[in-house]
Amino acid sequence: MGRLEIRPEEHAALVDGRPLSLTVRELQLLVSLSEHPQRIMTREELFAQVWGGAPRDDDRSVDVYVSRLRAKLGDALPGRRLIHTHNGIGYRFSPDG
Amino acid sequence: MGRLEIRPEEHAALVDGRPLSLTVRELQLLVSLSEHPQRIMTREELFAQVWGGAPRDDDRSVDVYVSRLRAKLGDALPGRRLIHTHNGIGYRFSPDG
DNA sequence: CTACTTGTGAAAATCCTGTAATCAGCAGGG
DNA sequence: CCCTGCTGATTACAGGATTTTCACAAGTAG
Repeated sequence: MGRLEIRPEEHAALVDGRPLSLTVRELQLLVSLSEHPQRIMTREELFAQVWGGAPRDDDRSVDVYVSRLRAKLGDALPGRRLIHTHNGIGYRFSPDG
Repeated sequence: MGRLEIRPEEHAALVDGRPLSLTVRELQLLVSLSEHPQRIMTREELFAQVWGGAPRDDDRSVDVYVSRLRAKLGDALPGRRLIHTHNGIGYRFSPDG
């Protein structure tokens, strides 16, 4: 998967062998996204997998953690956009930019 | 259906496995068209399926979204014309150019 | 106490939508 | 030919909706 490795069992995500310092939630979200590459996942799906249950109507947790994840991934892999927004639906993980 | 796959349940349209970034309306329109391949669909039919109800007399929403859809499909599949105009009637979706 | 994480609220930025306006092509009449 | 009227194609735009980002309070652990 290029320069990014995700090892859920080891609670780690590596870029060029160097571990990213992700929080538990951030890692859970990254794992959930990366388990379904190129597939558009709704907020509801992501919330269910990371937080469990259904989000409140106005819950923005997924968005906030996507933003935090992007910031850290962006630092480690400048110029690559791995998480794409699909307006009105959710997010999609794409291993190749 | 060649290189184009449409998966309404997943909110996605794929070209060679890569999702197009369509808006909700654009995807709805593409789904409506592709559900009746080779059949000429009137503006009224398309409007009813995508927007619901009947269009105003001078409504051009369908035309505008067909144009936007063509632009994005044209980027992803250069040289192919999937949506054909039938003057005075409506539009027709043809999976093979 | 300090450092860090988490979820929430809200402002800022961005994108989508529908309408109107403009542009282009074509056929018919003069 | 040239004009005119008709149809569709494309662009522009304003309002609204959605997403992104920041700040903060509360919680946890060392």
